[in-house]
Amino acid sequence: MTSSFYQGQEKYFVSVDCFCIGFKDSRLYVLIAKRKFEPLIGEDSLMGGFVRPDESVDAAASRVLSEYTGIEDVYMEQVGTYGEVERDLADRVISIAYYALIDIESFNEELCLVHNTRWVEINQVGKLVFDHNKILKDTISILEKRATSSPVMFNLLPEKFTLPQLQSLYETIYSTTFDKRNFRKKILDMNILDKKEDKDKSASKRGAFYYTFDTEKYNLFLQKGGHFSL
Amino acid sequence: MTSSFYQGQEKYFVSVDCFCIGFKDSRLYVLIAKRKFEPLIGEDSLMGGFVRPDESVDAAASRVLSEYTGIEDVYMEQVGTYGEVERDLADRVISIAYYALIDIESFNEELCLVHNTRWVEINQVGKLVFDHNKILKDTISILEKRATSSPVMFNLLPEKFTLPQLQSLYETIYSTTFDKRNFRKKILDMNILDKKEDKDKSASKRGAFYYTFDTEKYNLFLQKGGHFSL
DNA sequence: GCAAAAGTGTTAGGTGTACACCCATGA
DNA sequence: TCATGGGTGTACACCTAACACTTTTGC
Repeated sequence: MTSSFYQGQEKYFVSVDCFCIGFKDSRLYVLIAKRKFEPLIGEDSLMGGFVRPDESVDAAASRVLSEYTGIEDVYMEQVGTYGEVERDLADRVISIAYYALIDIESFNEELCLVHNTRWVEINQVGKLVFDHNKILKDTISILEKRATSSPVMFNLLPEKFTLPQLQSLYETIYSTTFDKRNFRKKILDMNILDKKEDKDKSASKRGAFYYTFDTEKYNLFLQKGGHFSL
Repeated sequence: MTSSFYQGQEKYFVSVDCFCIGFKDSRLYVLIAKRKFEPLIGEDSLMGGFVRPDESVDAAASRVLSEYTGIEDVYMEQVGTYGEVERDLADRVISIAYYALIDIESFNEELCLVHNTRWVEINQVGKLVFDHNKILKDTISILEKRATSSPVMFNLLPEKFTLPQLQSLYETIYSTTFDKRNFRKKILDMNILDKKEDKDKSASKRGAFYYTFDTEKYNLFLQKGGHFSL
């Protein structure tokens, strides 16, 4: 029996903790949950759960996200593993943290009631349990780095979005403002977006053209030696 | 007893796997080990070990590195966590991967004999056990990203290094060549190095001035809004 | 004295940045 | 018709990239 090779080694609880990030009204929000079990039941925390024997760690993260939000198939990325001996009050738990980027518009607010979660502006998050505040800090830091060099942030927008929306997103992430013309030139020159024929008229009377992100074009852009940066 | 909260949850073996990277003769090398225990004992693999109850995961990585190389206090960074159900042959093991950057000159080659390790050029590594080849691939990818935006690669050089050495290092990492004058201007303009008065005469008759990386100056540079890039 | 690597400035072209006006539309 | 946000082009400053010769010294 091969499984005896590692006998004598200790085993540990392994959990996943998940940040769900959304963008609305020029603000970044994170979905905060009330802890579902002891210790510290009812306190603010990330969405978390234990890894099950029949699923990979990545799969566990997807499952936990789905359990708390009903959302499937979203962009997720590992932030890191948190393994201090005493990080959990009750017992030693090694936790792998993830963040998920979702289109907040397609998120059903009623699910917040069901799962006891709420959206909190990312810079206004209060005390969370254990080391979750540190995880949040690390996540924001990674997010900012990713934003500069890869188009993952598009996951925060609906599939069809407008350039003013996109600009607003990046202005929020970088806490700055951009010149409209320069921003448009930069993004359009990459030739990774498709312009649609219809407009979004929710924000102005004239309406702004919709665009979609074109993965094929983006791959071409990379092959030609292009580097995404905004 | 608080530790009963999580009863009913599964526990897992948790290991750390560590890449040790060095730079010599214009080449990047990685320290490959012979696996010390079954299954696949004697096969090529990363330096690995199980996390112990009394140490954090990060501490386990440092310990494993030290056990295999005798080196303490080096730069280490988490690559990611590998948690596929069947990734290990014998039993489910969740592994957190790290890379370490060391000054290969200060590494005692005799330790390779003791611990059954050897330096392999990073692009010539053969088949490793389990998913270690994937871990290597991910590590190289992270390394390249880090190199562009932070001065961590200085850890691959001795404390006192020359500009030709530094240039050679970056040329190797990026698989390219730089113009000497442009490279010097760029790095010196950041004002993050200290020029020493003595020279390294091992590579030329004239000798090249030694420099050291100045952490204080680098912090100042960052505070002034500077962004490291080479 | 010569081979071999270290060190040094200038210029042209491209990239990023600043900037102001017209357009389309619903109310 | 007017208020609101969407859309467009140019000029200048800065930065990047290309380029060649002199210096030092051990042999």
